[in-house]
Amino acid sequence: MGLVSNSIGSEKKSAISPVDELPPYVSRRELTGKHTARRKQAIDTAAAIFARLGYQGASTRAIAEALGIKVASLYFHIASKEDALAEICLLGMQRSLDYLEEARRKTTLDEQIRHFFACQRDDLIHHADYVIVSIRDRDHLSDPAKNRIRDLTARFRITMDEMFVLAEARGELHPALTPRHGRFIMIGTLRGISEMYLSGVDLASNDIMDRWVETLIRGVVPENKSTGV
Amino acid sequence: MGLVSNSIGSEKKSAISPVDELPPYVSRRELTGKHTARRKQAIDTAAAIFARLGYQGASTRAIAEALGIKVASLYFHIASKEDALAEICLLGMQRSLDYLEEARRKTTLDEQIRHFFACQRDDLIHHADYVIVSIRDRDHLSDPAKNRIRDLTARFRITMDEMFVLAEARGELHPALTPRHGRFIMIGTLRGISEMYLSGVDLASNDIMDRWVETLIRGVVPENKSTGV
DNA sequence: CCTACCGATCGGTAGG
DNA sequence: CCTACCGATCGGTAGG
Repeated sequence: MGLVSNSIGSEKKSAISPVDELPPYVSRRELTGKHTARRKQAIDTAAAIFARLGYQGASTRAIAEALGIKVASLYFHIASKEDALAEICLLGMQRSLDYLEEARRKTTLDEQIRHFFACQRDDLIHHADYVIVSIRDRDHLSDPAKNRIRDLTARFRITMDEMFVLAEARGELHPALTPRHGRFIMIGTLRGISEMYLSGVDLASNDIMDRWVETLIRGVVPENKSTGV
Repeated sequence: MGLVSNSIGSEKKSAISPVDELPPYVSRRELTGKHTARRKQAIDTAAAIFARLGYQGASTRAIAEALGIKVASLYFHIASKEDALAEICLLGMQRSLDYLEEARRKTTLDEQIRHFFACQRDDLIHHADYVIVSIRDRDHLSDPAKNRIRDLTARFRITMDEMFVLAEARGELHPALTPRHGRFIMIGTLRGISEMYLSGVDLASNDIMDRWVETLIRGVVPENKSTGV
């Protein structure tokens, strides 16, 4: 589970991109919020450090060092440590919402569940740092950022409820469950899977996640309504 | 979800227990490890603060303040912040292991699963702080403490594998699953449920957890082998 | 992008 | 159980 995937930090002296190397100490901040490539690199690095040490355990010094710069320079790219966290969480949650809206276009509940978790597995593998941080450190967000996150989770909740309501109408939801139960169990399973990945279980090289998802489908979809796999 | 349940901190001046009030500044430490009632109170309070702010976000000052004493005095009862964490995690994990060993004495897999999660739900409700901290802050333990935890999780794993192996022999494990799959899915579901509780879902006053567990059983136990509920 | 610095807070200890 | 204190580190800024 290689953190800080591509070794940043050594390219300080190499002239990979001669542009924006040593920008002649320009006015000052203001443009902090802009999405330059270097800023993206800073956020990526912050995500990697947060994922490994936790938001509170990660120092801005450690992030700067991983980037090969000093703290003061880091603050040219991010407005604050908390600001970096907010961006990481928003990106992580946005992706989950995208996957869900994609999955909803499938025609049966079991296919929808399979598709959603397949996307999430790939996401865990390719953007593990973002997923981990947005789950584990969400509650360290500032209040304004928390509100923006709340918007996303509300949309996520609504989309998933709609999916389960339609499935129920098609007779594809087990009679013991309401759509709300379905949503709780599905989000909870996603959390369980993410936590398992976080604790070091490699989901890429075994079939645990597939079997888990099929087990979930057996519990959620009445037998005669499941299309099998 | 009342943290720091019974208001400590005000009894500093009241002479509830005249013993050990202002112990004539005895030799010094050494007995730090002893299990006095006041020590238990200190660990309980630490668990509450850790649960609310996270291990790294919780200061020893905050713990001391909640106890109504100064930091220096706190260190009379605990050897270090990390030491308090270790004790909290060990107590939390030990209980899970006890529940599992109790559940294993049931005769069918679905009853075993039901019993285990019923115990865990009560545990979440009555010892939420310990459960939360031992899940969320486990990785901040010192190496020696980590090893002691590893012993417990190893025994937990073995016990659960044994339970699933016997269930498989009785034909009570779904043919798509190995005992190892069963263990992963069950521990993962426990984590998902705990995370859900942690994020504010009140498991005591609704049926979400029951329905979730029944959904798990439908996915894990072949239909003709389930005793229903 | 840097040097140099800020006040605040951290975990922990001396010594009584 | 306290007062008084320690060195280290924190997030962040001034100013170029």
